[in-house]
Amino acid sequence: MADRERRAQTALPTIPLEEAERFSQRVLAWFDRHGRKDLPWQQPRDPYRIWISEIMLQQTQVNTVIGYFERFIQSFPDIPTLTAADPDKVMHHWSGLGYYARARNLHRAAGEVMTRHQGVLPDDLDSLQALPGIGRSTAGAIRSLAFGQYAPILDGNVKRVLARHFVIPGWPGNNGVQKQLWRLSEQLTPHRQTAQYNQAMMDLGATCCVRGKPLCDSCPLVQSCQALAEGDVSRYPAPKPKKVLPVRATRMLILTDPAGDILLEQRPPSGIWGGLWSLPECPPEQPLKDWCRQVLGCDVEERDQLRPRRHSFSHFHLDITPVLVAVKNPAKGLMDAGPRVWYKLSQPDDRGLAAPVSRILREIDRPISEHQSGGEAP
DNA sequence: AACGCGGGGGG
DNA sequence: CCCCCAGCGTT
Repeated sequence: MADRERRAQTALPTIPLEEAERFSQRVLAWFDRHGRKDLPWQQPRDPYRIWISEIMLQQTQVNTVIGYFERFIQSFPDIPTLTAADPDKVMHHWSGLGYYARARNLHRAAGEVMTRHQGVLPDDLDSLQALPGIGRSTAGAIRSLAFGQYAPILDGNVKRVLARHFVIPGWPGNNGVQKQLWRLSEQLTPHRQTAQYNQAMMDLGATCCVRGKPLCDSCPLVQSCQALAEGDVSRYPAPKPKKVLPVRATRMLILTDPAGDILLEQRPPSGIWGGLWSLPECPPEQPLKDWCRQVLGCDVEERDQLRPRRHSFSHFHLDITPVLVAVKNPAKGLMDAGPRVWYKLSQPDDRGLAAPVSRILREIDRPISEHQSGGEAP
């Protein structure tokens, strides 16, 4: 074998046709007996519903998504309705799901489908991928699941199944590893029954070839799984190389006016909790009164502090100390400096709130005596 | 407390 | 290109 060929083959191994056939047959047979066929977005199967579900499923597991999906479809039953909807209302439906850029992208994409595709979701990979929020794998999922056409996918479940079955070393986030996995997915995905196969691979990864303790006894690929043969399924896929997360601290101000309403401000569209409504934040090292005078232009009186809590992101920990503050003179300029509202706890509206803010507001919407005073510092 | 998830965007 | 970013549920 020539060196060039050897290198190429090492980088991107080719699966013999019969082996690919055997693989997909086993997966499809398993799907007939164990695959999920009555999820809410599979019931009346239309492209819009598949699209919404795939965006929701991007970083979120099936069980969490179901409730959000049903409420979302109820409020926005089709693409024109979603396009016309108030962005704040869309965010409200996403509140709690996380990764809020998905909701903004979805709303934008709906508009693009209206203007560029006459309101009809396209079925080719390039057009799908051109829509915000749809990458290669989601485009493949929509094309196969919604339109029944050939397209490989590579979500976290498929990555895990393939990395184990073909003992692919390295972290799947690494570009070279990802290329190998895509190549495998392309070759193994059958041109007939692609939807069933893709659904089966995701179900297999979610229910059988799970991260923690895989149920190899009930896996349709026991006989051919190379990681199992080598006796170390848990080594694949290799974990992400880890780094130490920095810790940041902030104070969230619960500013109440004489009527007892609470001041909320909308976060900038990008960054943490982008577009969601949150509490004003005063850096811990700043004197609170000075900060409120300078930034909010109002005089305040500090009343009480709530138990500090840690909110963790993938790249840092945020230690939040909520502070109850009374506004003495609700100044005129206060509401003009940015998108702000006085929020009535007694009459919550359709507004996307940052998750820790929801929890804090829920906590103060009860008598002080119920507050947990013990609690360790984070 | 650590981990993993798909896509976008910036260096 | 590669690396960083985002928020939740699960382990």
